Amino acid sequence: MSLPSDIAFILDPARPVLTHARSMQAETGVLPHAHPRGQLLWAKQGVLRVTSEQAVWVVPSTHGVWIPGNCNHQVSCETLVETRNLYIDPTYPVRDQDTQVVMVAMTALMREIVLRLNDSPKCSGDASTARLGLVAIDELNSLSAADLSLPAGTDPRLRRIISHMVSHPDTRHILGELASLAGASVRTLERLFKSETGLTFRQWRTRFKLMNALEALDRGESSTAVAYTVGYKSTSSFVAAFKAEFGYTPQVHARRL
Amino acid sequence: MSLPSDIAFILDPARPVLTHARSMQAETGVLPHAHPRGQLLWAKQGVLRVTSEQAVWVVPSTHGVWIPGNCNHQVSCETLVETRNLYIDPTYPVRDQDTQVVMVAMTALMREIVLRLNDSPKCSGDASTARLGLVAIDELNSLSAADLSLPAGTDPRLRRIISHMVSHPDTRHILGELASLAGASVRTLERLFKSETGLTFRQWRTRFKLMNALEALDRGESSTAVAYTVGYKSTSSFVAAFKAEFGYTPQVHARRL
DNA sequence: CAATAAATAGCGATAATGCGACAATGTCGC
DNA sequence: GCGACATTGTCGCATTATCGCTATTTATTG
Repeated sequence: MSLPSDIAFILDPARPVLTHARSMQAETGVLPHAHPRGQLLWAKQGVLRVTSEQAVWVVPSTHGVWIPGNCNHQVSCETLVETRNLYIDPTYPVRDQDTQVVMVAMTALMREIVLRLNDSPKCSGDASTARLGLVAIDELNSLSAADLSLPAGTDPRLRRIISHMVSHPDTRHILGELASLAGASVRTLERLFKSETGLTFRQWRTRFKLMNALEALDRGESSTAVAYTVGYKSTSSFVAAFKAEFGYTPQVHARRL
Repeated sequence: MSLPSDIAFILDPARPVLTHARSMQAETGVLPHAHPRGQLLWAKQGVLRVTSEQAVWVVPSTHGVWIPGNCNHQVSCETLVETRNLYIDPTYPVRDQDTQVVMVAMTALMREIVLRLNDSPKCSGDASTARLGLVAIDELNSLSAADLSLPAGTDPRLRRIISHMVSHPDTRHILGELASLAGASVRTLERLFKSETGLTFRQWRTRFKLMNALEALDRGESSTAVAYTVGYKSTSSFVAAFKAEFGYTPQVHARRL
């Protein structure tokens, strides 16, 4: 864990939208801190764990996290991660409805905008980059809070289990086996999942798998491949679970991209 | 073929950027016409054939076509096609360097912008759509012309063949021989070339040779030498192919440098 | 157009889970 | 030492997601 040494640049008042890209190793992170600028935190690669005062989320690359200005937050990496951030000047009206940290679903447009802004030379004060920044703010405002978030909890036993699952996404995890790993009984873990994340273990596991599935589908993998890489033993059960959650089948989703 | 019945809406002077989406059957098309607005013609799905007064292009979804205002053009569909167009008010400074129809390489950002603009309700005069329109114009201006593009495709079999051709540029490649290399039938490869690159195998091969030829000519080689180094067995057939593609002979091109 | 592969849907069997009830143990204040 | 309260584990039973399989539909290939 490290304190961010580069908070300073966030304060540049001349530019409404700033970017920051960084590559982070697994298990590393940034200690709790806050800054006046609002921040869109996103990893184009890897899985983040974001902790606010209210909640903790596990965040794959299909999603991002909006951190309003002056909101305390902490970030750590479940895996090797490539972050691409946006920092918005507080004088701009961004997501006024959100007073707290919130997980959002990234759109394809938002992804491309963030990538482009991060690729533009830092000091580029040119007009077209500025216009793109304005659109970034528009899009940021229209991002909807994630309908499929993955709350993480703080209990050490729970964290051990979740980090184990994140690092073995292709396995079929059984609560009984995880219990010995966590040093707690199955019943206690059931209670922990419910109280800390609001979800039962099964719900949590299903969401976890389906979020991984969304990522793989975005990359263009087949339903069969996805089913196995996210830990189902048969394609049909994956398709069934997917449809039960979203209302449409995996390939219908893929075609929408 | 049909005359576009909906040119009228293109004339709306109130909006700098208009959109038009349409689904077209294979073998259908639009008769030659022109309009004051500049147009970015793009198919998110399928292969277009665009004819201007200067040239004809085959356009897969990786590319688009910029049609300056009042330029005569004609469109037909090689396959089932989903077009997503942008029409830009002529008072905006868009690609002033282009006086003629030009094929451009789409960027991921441009794709998403066009899709978003097309999805926005037609009559949405809201500010954020307007800002996105401005960015569309910026991005449009920065798209690079690709008049002799060599789209590569993503299919692994296709890639194997292309990489083989690239590493043996001086050979006369026969599809039948390449087929065994790729592990697919000749018919499948024909389909792959068409669907992934928008070109038939022969078109692709010719372009490939001619691009190599341009490079060699730039180095000052003679027509005879170039003909052999890019895989033609006679100078005359090379000169003929070159003239068919560009409209002038190799040495005329060389003298222009 | 026929053959093949991939995606989806259906279904019975079953192991895994959810959860209420209750007992055991730990924590805290006094 | 004792009561109040929270945490944890054990047991039983109802519920269900997933498996393993087959069938059907859809897309791709020769």
